[in-house]
Amino acid sequence: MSRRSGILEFAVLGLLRESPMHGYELRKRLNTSLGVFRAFSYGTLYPCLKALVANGWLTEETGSEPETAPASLTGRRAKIVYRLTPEGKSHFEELLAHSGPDAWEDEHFGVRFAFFGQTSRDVRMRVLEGRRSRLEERLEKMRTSLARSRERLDDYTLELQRHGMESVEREVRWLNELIESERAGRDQRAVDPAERNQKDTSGDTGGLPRRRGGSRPDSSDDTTT
Amino acid sequence: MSRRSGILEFAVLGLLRESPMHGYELRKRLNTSLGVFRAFSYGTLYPCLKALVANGWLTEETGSEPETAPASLTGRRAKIVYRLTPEGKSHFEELLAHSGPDAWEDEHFGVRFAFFGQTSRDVRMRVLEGRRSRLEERLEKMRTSLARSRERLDDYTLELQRHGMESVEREVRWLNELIESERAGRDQRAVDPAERNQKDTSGDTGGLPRRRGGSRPDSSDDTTT
DNA sequence: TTCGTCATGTAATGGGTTACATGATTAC
DNA sequence: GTAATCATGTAACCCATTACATGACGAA
Repeated sequence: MSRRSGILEFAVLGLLRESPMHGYELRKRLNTSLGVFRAFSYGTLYPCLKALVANGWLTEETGSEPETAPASLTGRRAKIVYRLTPEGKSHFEELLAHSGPDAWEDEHFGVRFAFFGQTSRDVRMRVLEGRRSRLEERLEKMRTSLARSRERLDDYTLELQRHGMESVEREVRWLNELIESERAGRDQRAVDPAERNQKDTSGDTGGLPRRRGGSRPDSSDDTTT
Repeated sequence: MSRRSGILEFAVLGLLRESPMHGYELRKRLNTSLGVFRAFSYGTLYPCLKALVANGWLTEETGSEPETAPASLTGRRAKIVYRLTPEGKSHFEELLAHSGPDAWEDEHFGVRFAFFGQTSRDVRMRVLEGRRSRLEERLEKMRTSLARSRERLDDYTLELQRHGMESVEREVRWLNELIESERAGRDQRAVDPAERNQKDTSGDTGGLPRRRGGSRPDSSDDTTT
């Protein structure tokens, strides 16, 4: 059961592959590490976790001593730590390899990209190129529709259109760079992130431009939610 | 009745203010002129139109001769042309002036911007500045969360983050330009778009950079590498 | 002791899509 | 004459949010 919407499921499995976590933390990770794009609420996340457990892809581990507490007195609402099962792991790997045409859509693409470190180069290439051609289609549509109605539109609408197109063009250029450096880099197979910390960080992860430094990270303050 | 989701309602009223239209055409306009962002389906649009009629903001006009056709024989499924009523018009103007804090959110902002030609400069300023500060907040959050987890993340996630931030920074710069030129331009009151075609097109619409030139990537700035 | 954050959950609701059903008009 | 596109609509479903309910833990 549960055609539980791919994207969240995918992201959860991917994050849990790195290390076990409880729901609350998971959600924060979704909204930061990946979450430039999407902010999921508890009302979405918790039911999804239950479903994944029901599918055998996760196990729940309550942090409290095993059944010592009567659960009725001072019930000690335990942290529930979710851990990926082997089935879950292989299911995630299937999803990773799949790369169907949904994978080039806006939100999907972002999440896919976030887990690129765990994919093989040919999958990365397929996703990047798929995304690029999707954007090029979109660009084409924008261009023609703009050409058809240029006279009819006021300056603001025109400026909006122009800015929109420019953004898409930028993303295409970005993809070009990425594709280029994937092509140049040596093939790098999927890496199990659970073992990543032990290994050296110096290794090439596949051929990223390694530009680093776009905007200053100032290490000072913390966020108020 | 009908807390019919603001954004579509707003866009429909705005488009119909320019000229009466039937649903099908309306939808196309939504997905081109405004629709760089959102693609609404008929399943959304038609019920919405009905609701707007029920509210007295639109009238339906079936194109066929007034009741001459029996409607049973060759029923001639007529085009239904929707026209803004005076009540609808004033309701739209209320919405335009309102500019609550929803107006700076991603999709909302785009639609608001598309109708800037029909607003006064101070409303435009409020929306632009609201949008900008919303983006700056977001940027701040991204920066700190990135700073907190930079070491933990692999190169792809990092690159994704970087690209995301760069996009937001770009939009902020765009807004800065717009705000600047609004400030410089003379005040321009709302223009009834129904009368726009008769008037001269040469007039300043409020102070846009008037850059025009489709999708030229401007040669000046590039990444702040 | 109260406030903020951590932590888990559910029921009601909302906003939208998909798939379907129907038929007219135009272009080839 | 048939395919594509124009044109209008509905019902079933889906995904996710909101608001609510509960409660522990740490710091002021």
